[in-house]
Amino acid sequence: MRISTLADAAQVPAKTIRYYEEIGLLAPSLRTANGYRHYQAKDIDRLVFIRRCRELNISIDDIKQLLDVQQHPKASCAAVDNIIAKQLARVQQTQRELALLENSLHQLATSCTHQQIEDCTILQQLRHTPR
Amino acid sequence: MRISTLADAAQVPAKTIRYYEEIGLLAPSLRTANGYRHYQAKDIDRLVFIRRCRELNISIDDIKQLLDVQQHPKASCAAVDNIIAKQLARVQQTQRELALLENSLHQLATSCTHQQIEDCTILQQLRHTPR
DNA sequence: TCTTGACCTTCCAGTAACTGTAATCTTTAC
DNA sequence: GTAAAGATTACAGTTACTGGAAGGTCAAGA
Repeated sequence: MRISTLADAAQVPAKTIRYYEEIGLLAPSLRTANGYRHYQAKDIDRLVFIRRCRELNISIDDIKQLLDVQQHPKASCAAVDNIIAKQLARVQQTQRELALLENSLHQLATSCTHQQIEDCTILQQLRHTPR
Repeated sequence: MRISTLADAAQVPAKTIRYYEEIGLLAPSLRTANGYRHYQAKDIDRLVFIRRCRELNISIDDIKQLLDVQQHPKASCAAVDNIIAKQLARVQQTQRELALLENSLHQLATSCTHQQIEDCTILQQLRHTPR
């Protein structure tokens, strides 16, 4: 199949597929005589795997590792566990930070009594709130 | 004062100060005869304001607006309210997305029974979980 | 046969907000 | 005198793409 067919099948833009090839996340594809990329069914699987990982915000580098370890079926899956655990920890850390952010923003937003700029409590707090 | 003094006072790296000047968030500073940047006390205030905004994840473009509107003390502060409200909405949206992410990752993480790669339930789910 | 349109190709640039590094001055302290 | 600290600019790198330009290929229709 050609790149647009793969793109539809895996739900990944053709542009992104070329990019994945360029950075080595996908092996260089076969080419037909005219230079067009040519793919097989298994390429869909690999790309769907990648898309699912990206939907979980897993970095390209970590995805490379997840793909690599699958070359060794008898190895321990500790590396996989680690990557997922690391990702989960990152997400949770971000959640904590966002909760603090939300608090601050909410406080700012509700402080406003809709005056003119010189009386704006939002701006005052942005200027003077201690760290 | 020189750039490193300003950097210490405002708690913003000197490198970042130069960057802010380059992108027009800060006006080009005065220069002494040797070409060194030269700052005054009010530059600290402005930079602290910027830092506080960045700590709230407010974009550079929005910060530019927040600085601009302060040139018109008698104007309505609706624009300020809007920027903060928009930012709050963004943070809340991200929080919702992260909550979904966390769910999925947690499910993956706890599914793992620490087998070898070929039996790894994490990899299986990444391959076969429906959208 | 010609052309039109849909694909495909590569390459370069842009996104957000910095940060790192190199090469080169100036100033300051000993 | 010299060495360290601190300043300057310019360019590259970060993350994961995305947009766009210039041009080649191919099948269908007039």
